[in-house]
Amino acid sequence: MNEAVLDIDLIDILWRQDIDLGAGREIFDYSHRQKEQDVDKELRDGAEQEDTWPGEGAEALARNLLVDGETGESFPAQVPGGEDQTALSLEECLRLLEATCPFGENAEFPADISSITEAVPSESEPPGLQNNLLSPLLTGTESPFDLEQQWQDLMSIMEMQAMEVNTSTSEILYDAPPGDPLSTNYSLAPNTPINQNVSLHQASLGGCSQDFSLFSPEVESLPVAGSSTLLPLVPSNSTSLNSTFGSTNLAGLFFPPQLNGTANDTAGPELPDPLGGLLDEAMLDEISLMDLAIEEGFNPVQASQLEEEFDSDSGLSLDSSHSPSSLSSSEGSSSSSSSSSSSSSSSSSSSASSSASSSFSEEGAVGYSSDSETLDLEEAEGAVGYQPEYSKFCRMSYQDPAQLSCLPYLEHVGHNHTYNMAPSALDSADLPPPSTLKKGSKEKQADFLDKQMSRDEHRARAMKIPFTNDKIINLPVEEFNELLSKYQLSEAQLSLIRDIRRRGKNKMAAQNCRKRKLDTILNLERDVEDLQRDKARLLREKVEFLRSLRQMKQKVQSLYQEVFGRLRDENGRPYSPSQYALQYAGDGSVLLIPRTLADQQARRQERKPKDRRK
DNA sequence: TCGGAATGTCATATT
DNA sequence: CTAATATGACATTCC
Repeated sequence: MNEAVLDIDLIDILWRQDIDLGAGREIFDYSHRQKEQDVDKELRDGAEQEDTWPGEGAEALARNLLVDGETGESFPAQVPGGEDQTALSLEECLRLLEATCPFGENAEFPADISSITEAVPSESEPPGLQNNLLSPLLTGTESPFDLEQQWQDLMSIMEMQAMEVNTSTSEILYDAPPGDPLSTNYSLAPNTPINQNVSLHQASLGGCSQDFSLFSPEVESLPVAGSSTLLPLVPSNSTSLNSTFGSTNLAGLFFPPQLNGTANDTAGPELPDPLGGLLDEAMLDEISLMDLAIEEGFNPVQASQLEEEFDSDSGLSLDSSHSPSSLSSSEGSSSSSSSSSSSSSSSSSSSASSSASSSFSEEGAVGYSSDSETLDLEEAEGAVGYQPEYSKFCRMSYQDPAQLSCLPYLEHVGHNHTYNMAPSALDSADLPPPSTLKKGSKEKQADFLDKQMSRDEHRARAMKIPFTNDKIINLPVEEFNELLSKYQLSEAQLSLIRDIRRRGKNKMAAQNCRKRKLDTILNLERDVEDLQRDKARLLREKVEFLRSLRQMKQKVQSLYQEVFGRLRDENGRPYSPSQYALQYAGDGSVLLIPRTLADQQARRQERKPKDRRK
């Protein structure tokens, strides 16, 4: 067994260096141009995609598909070994990598790469054909169809987003390159979300054609050739990557670069790419989300804008929704359950509870003249007629004592509909000065008040009930009974009084109930807004993560190729990618292992996730 | 006069 | 069980 320890901290390099993707692209990318185009056409025809992507993205997709379909093809001739006649030491490789592949960009994404080559290329292929350096590492679960579907979905999502709108936030969300060809095809502004998404798509194409390989199955199929040599590379402290990629197989990260070159190479069975799968799910999720958004007429971008607008109080809205303030007065006993919000009308009444109301009613009674029994009918009418409005107003405002001052002018309130007016509204209403009103003709006022009397008040007057409806309604049971005992009332009168009390209480209850209902609706609306904001944010984040993940994959791929291409055996010859693969061990070391081994491990790892899902 | 919104009432459930 | 409340459904009132 050839066990060579490579003193390379792959992860470390990954993190510290940023690979020049452009170069990588150049290296791997030129191969399938021709075929890609053909495939692209086929793809679009078959899939009936929206408007097709004229750009490279389509090509890339096509490439992937093409590869799948055509198995067993010879690999591109671009094997690193062939070009590099001189064997480089590992140290040299490292230096080179460091110099050329800074990985700083994605620092925000902790990477977790447990294994580079756990995913194994398919066994079926003849070793000879597989010159692709990356191929061994490539493992893709996705079938061509899946890929296509994914991209279609993704594109549709982007399209939807673009349609939905606009603007500034979109830029933030997805920074699309200005001259994005795709965007032009869509006739969209460069910065529209769609562009952004497109850019994502395109990034894989333009910036790095390999990118596409992330989702491409072609990656996998590599024959295992042979030897069981195990060449351990030097372990390094590359824990950082692990976090990001978790236990994913690095192999999955690498796609068949243009290196494969000659077109359509691969044919073997396709192994799943862990990351690819991840992306798949993510994209599917996104799609579903977008579907929801569409159904709801929800515009993520708008939502994000809302978010900005409401950010300051978003928390409040949710939390405050549980504040009992608005409904407290009548719900004194049950306020805890109230979900009323701090809506406009609520505050004034918050502090006034039933106790306040009772005291208030007492006041009203005083004004009305407590010894009502002595009043003549006319006086009683006036008093009674007036009181009701007074009490109504009190109820309306939840008996907030602060509103007492307004009572005299209630006549101007028109009709009972003023119930629900917020106290502030009443205050602000241009009511003529009290004095002038009061000094107006009493008769007119009496008529007016008479008209404003409720049915129960009329009934009470007709029955000559000796006290105000307000008292009847608002007095506590004890006082109420006490009051009744003071008078000699007929059965009819008693019955009426009880009805008045019942109806009066129910009237207030109905008002409160309606107010509660309104508050509930408002709160729900607020909740919906909050959720929409959250949803938009999550979508943005998801897009960001996907983009970053893609970049990471690109970088890892480039690194892998760099490292592998510079490895030399005892004789100073490069290792064959068809026979060896790099594997990142759990302890941070990077091993050069035979493909057969890598395949086995890849299969093993593949099963695990599946089992878990079940 | 019609329709809708705001209220009031009733019956009934819940507290 | 009674009283108070809450709430759905229907009625009334007003614009």
